[in-house]
Amino acid sequence: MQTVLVIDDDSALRDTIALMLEKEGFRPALAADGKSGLKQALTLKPDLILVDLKMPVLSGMEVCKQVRAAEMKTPMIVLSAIGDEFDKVLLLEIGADDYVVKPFGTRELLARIRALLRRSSSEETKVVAFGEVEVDLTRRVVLKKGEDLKLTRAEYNLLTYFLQNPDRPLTRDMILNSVWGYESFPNTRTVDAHVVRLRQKLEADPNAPRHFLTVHGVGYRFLP
Amino acid sequence: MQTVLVIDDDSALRDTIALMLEKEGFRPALAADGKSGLKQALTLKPDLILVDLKMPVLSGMEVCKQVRAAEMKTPMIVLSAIGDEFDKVLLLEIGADDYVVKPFGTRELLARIRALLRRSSSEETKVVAFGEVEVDLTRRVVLKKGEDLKLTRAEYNLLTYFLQNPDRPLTRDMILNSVWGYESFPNTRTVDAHVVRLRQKLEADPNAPRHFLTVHGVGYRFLP
DNA sequence: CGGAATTGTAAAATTCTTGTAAACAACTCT
DNA sequence: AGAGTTGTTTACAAGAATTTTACAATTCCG
Repeated sequence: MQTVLVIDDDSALRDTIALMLEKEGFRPALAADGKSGLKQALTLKPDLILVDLKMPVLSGMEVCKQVRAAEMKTPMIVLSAIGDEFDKVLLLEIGADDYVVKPFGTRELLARIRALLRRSSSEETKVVAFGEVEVDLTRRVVLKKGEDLKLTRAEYNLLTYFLQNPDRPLTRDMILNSVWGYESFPNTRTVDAHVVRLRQKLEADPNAPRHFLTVHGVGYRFLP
Repeated sequence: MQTVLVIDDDSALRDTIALMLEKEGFRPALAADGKSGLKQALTLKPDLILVDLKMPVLSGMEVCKQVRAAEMKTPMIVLSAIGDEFDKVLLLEIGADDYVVKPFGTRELLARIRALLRRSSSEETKVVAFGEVEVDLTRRVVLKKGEDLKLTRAEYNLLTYFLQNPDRPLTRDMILNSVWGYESFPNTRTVDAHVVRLRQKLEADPNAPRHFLTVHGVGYRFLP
């Protein structure tokens, strides 16, 4: 579950937002002023920060600045009242990612939150490569020589397990437990069958595997 | 030209506003009570709605609520008389975007209208397209080959979820949680049923889907 | 080298998953 | 209340994936 830190001195608004967040599956964290908000931002490491622009002690602007000064990349949305004068450009320059003008609909705020979370999370696309194969873990796509390769669920799961445990011998039982789980008890030969198919699909020469090696009497070993 | 729907039981005020709107280059649409106003809001799909708070039959509050319940994001400004008691937070919570207290100058109202239109158009007018389909997120309108397509609420919600998460496998559980929310627990097969309908309505060839793909053993993937 | 154990592999057998229509339930609007 | 929508569940056929099986090929080690 993702944590959203709400920093606002208006307790009514704070609670409204918190309620909405909870209802939508987020974990809200609340702070009534900039100072404590900043402290929570640094210790709690929330997934997103909502911060009011006008606050006593430490303004939203200051909070943004300091969060960024701490090398945190947490996405931040600034809330500003309709009368507030504020410079969008400056706001974004110091590190805010978006701003919403009060009064706003909760629906809009939520949309912004979701959009921002998606934007900042999708930036970390993990792509692992070995031989002539590329594996995109976020998109669950496997490419061989740039060509889209179709893997079944079991094949894909087995592949990711190998990727996570490179260069070490893995017994069939270990593989079964990790990939198939403790609930199902297939024959250990099942593993072999799937390894064969992975080799056929991913190896340049399936008859002389260079990545999915067998360790005779033990199991298999993956070599990137 | 942008259409502004004015819902107010005071005919004098209605006409004044209509006149002003016309002069300023908007197309006014008028409704004398909440019920007919709501109907017009849903059928006419105006660019902005001005709605009086106190009205016979259906209050402005109710109108706001129902417009939002229909998943329309049309910006709404609530007009309230100076004596009216009203809860700002509640108002905004149910979906209003701004409010103006009567008596107000036409100049002020116009400024609010412009500001709101600017805000919601510059940041929310998103038309996403894929294949021969266009989706206008602000108006909640879906076109296929330029023709208006009728999607039910669930269908539309599912579609927007897909649009927001392109090119990545989405499990039925993820879809249920995001589109249906945590409160309802429909069968996961419900997702399939709706995907089928989306394919039937949106795919050029529903039997060979090119956008709503199934990822066997995992779920679905939307490809723009 | 020879034989037992282990592994590779295709194909059969089985189990799962999905598409789809139709029944059913819930909700809206009149 | 009832007609019409919309949403959900169910049932079953079709298809895909997984597991098992059988046998060939390979490896190991005395």
